[in-house]
Formats: sequence, structure tokens, C-alpha cells
Amino acid sequence: MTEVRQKISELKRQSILEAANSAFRKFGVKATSMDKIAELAQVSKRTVYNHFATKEALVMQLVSQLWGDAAAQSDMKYCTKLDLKEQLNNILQLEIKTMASKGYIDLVRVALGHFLFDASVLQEEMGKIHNRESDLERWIKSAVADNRLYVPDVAIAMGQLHSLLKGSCFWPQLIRVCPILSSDEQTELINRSVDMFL
Amino acid sequence: MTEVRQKISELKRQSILEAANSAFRKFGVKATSMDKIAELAQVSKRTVYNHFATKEALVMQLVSQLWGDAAAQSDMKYCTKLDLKEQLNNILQLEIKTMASKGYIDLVRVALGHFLFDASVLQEEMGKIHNRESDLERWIKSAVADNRLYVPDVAIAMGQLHSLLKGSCFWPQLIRVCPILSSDEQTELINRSVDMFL
DNA sequence: CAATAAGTAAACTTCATGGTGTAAAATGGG
DNA sequence: CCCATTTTACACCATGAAGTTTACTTATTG
Repeated sequence: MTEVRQKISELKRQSILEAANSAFRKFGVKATSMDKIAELAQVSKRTVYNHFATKEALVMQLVSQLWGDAAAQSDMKYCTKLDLKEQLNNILQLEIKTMASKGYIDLVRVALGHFLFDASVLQEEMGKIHNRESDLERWIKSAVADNRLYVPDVAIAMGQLHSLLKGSCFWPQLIRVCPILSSDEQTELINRSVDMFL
Repeated sequence: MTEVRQKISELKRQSILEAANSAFRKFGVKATSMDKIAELAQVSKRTVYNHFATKEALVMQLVSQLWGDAAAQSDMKYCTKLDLKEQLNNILQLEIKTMASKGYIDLVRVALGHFLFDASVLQEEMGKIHNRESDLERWIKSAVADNRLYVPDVAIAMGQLHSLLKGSCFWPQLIRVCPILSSDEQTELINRSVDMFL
């Protein structure tokens, strides 16, 4: 079996994925026909179906790929010597970086639009967003255990912090009422939120 | 012109609106056909079109009706004598009451799903959510002017409060990762948020 | 009773879309 | 040069939905 052949085939596949990705982001899943994807990918419609059995398979591929990308965890550990504020700042910097990025938000919008009225699937898929919040959790617990932070309920505290962030860097952008935050605005937001929290 | 005739016609109209409302909430706009609406309303399809020129007209009617309902403003005024915390609490109680209700969230979901990839319309429609936040604003300004509250930036402070609330009572429910908050949970949430804020 | 207004049922048109079948072409390996 | 695999073009099908047409019914009012 020639590798060249496989490579070309793989290129086509990538081309299709890119085309779908781009079209879904612009128009949403429903408003993007398979013919359109084929056209954008410069590939025959039949080839699209050679690589992806159904439109749904294409969607799922993109979506799960997104969660995969976003799930890149950091290796931040609580440190008993360093400044609390600074440490928390660093952790949140990492978290906000994906959360507030255009790529992430756009694709969440796609997923949201696609599953919005499929309650169970929506619940599951969106749960993947909400539950990937464990890095911060570990840190807070450590800080509490170290007696440098007093927090009655870790889960609630985490929720508050995330609310503060997402309420400015994620939800308004998803809903298109605010433009994507610049890096400066992001750090400013983090500072504000941390100040309020500590 | 008989009033009875008009009344019957009006009843049909309401029936159609209700059917559409209910179906849109359950399945979304795209997945609800005009035939289905007619069937649910127990009315002929033609009658639907007699009352609403297009499906879009039906949608817009429902959506603007929603914003209208939700725009019911309170008459809360800042009072120099009463306890700050209690006053703020009361204001937020009013705000959260609609924001966290199933009816409101469900219909926002409908609107969101419908406009999600129509950037300009989405911006406009969702802006109506974001900008109906002036009751709280006036109160904060008054409290600041009265020297009983120090707040560097009113807009930001307001945003923080709203983020704290919505982050627990609105967004997760819209996304279906959490059930609607009970009254007790709502007041609990408000207490927490106010405590953090003051 | 006749005219008018509104509603109804059902067939119909039009069109977009997801998906399939097939035969021809391209293309690199032996 | 022939084989195997992939891609392509293109016709085709089934489905569902928006909106229309038409012929018929019903009820009110003058």
C-alpha cells in the first residue's frame, strides 16, 4: 500500500474537515449543506461521504476534537512559598486563555446551536465544559489546607470565580454582545476578579 | 362588523401563538413545521397563514412579546435610611425572578437558537437582555453618591454582580447543565453574591 | 334569504437537502 | 502496461417543509 496514496487521501480528509469547520462556524450546522462543504473543500460530494458516513459524523468529529484541544491541562501546583494572589493569577491566566479565545467560543457556539434542543446530548456535551474546572479546584483546596485561604465551600468559591470570568470573557462574546477580549483586557479582568475573591 | 367574529378569530390567533410557543420551546424553531403548529393549534394550516404571513413573523411575534414581558421594570429606589444589604437584596430579588424563571430561560433558548448565526440580529436581540440592567445601576449610583458605598467603576461593579448571579441561575440552566433554581436557592445565591460584593 | 367574511381540508408546487449508485478517470506500484 | 484504489462527475431518490390554490363549509348580518 503506497503511503503517497494515503497521504493524498489524508489531505482530502483534512481539507474536508477544515471546510466544514469554517462553514459551521460561519453559518451553523443546519445552514451548511454537504454540497457546500464539498465545494469549499474542492472535493466531490462523494468523497466527503467516503470519509464521513453522515453529516452528523462530521459534526461530532469537529466537536470532540474541540473538547480534546481545550482539555489540555496545565501543571500548575500550589506552592506554599509564593504569593497567593500571583499564583491564583497564573492559574486563571491559563484557564482564560482557551476560554476567551475566538476559536473556542466560535466552536462552542456551533455545538450549542447544534444540540440546543436535544436536551440529553446538550447536557452531556456542555457538561464537558463545566466539569473541566479541576485545576483551580485542586489549588484552592491546597491553599485552604495550608491555612492561607479561608473558604467555606470550595465548589461555590470556584463557581464564583468562574462566573466572574465567564461573565465578562465568554458569555457576552458567545452571544455576540461584546467583542473578544484582548490580552490586556483579560489580565485586567483576572486582576479584578482575584481582588474581589481574596 | 361583528365582535363575535373578531373574538373567534382572536381566539384562533391565540391558539396558534400558544401552539407555536410550546412547540418552539420543545423542539426549536427549525424543527417545528408550520403543519405541526397548525395541528397543535387545532386549526387549518391556511388559518395560520391568514394570521401570520410567514413563519418568521410568528417567531418575531413570540420573541418581541418575550422581551416585552421581561422588561417589566420595578420601582425600587435607593433609600438613605435602610440597610444597604437589605436594599440590594431586594433589588436583586426582583431581577433574578424573571432571569431565573423557566419561562424566560426557555424562550431565550429559542431566540438564541434561532439567531445564533445571524450575527447582527443576534447582537441586537441579545443586547436587549444585557441592556435591561439599569435598575441596579441607578441604585448603585445613588448609594455611591450618598457615600455609603465605594465603587471605582459602577459599570464594572454591576457587571460583577450580574456575572455572579447569571453564572449560577441563568447560563447553566440555559445550557441545561443545572436544573432551574428554587426560590430558596435563589435567595441563597443572592445572599452569597451580595456578601461577596459588599 | 342572500351576501359576506372567515375557516377548513387536502391536494399541489417548489425547492433544498441528505444520501446513494455508477461508470469513467486519475494515479502510483509492480 | 496492467492492477488496485481513490476520486470524480453526475444523475437520481426520498423526504420534508414553506407556502399556495381551490373548492367547500359555516355563521353572521342586513
